Amino acid sequence: MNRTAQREAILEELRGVTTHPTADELYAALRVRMPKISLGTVYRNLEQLSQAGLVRKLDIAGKQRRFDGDISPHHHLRCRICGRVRDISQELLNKVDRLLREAMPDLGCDSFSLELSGFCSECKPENINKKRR
Amino acid sequence: MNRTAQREAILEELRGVTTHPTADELYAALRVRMPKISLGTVYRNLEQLSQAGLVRKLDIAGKQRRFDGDISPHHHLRCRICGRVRDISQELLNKVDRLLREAMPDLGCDSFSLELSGFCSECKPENINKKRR
DNA sequence: GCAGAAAAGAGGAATCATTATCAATTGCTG
DNA sequence: CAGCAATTGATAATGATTCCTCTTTTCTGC
Repeated sequence: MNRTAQREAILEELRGVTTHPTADELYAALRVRMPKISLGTVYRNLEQLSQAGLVRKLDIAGKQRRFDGDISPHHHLRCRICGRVRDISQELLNKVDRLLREAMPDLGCDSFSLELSGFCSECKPENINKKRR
Repeated sequence: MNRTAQREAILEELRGVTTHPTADELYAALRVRMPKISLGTVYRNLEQLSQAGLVRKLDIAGKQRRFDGDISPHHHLRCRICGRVRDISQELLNKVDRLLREAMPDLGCDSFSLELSGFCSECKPENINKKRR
């Protein structure tokens, strides 16, 4: 895998952010400093970087794929309303993980990951009037 | 909401199956007995039926949306490889649920649902050679 | 530093799932 | 049964992502 300015900018941008951005969010951010970069390049590199294990492609619900520059093992909470994705605490996950592994031994110990979907703080039940899609 | 043959066929088909089908899987199945039904009708009705609470629109990862004729509260395991979705046991979920509610009280008691993503029996690690997307 | 090969880029077309549009048909209410 | 709203089928539009093709850049050994 060659070194290119675009690839480095993408990786740097993704690592500098904790919002689990989509490809087009990254694209928008990158255009500021690199106006000629193309969206295809962003997609292509995110794919390659995730194949190489340098970034994580999140396999969660929502119509746009999201990416994470933090490749340490952790899990995510996705807001059902706005689609934002946040990390969830490792200590909680450890507990859930233990429980799941006990209960579903047939799945193999490291063969599943957990996804939660719920409301984030901005979309709590108070704002239920905004629920119309 | 008027009664139409198409709507009833869709509901009946979805209820008669435990596979959490996608709109086009339903469409294919429905064409057998109703060859003129259109895919748009299937989508439109699934949406209305889910708004009316008669079916469940599953909010899970994967590029195609899936639907469930079983609206009783339960959760799902999606195979990361083949995309098939299976119900997971209520007793396991009760445990996980309790744990999550304790650990994340700020989310509100009934404001989140759980999604697991892992390997189903057909896609277990033995078949790891098929892992290429 | 330079040639040649391999990798990667830009920009646009193609694809796939889903949603929207619209004229024609159907179901419901009186 | 008439009138009107809801629904349908067919097709076009949309949005995210992938593919293509052509040009540019990077790398490697000289």
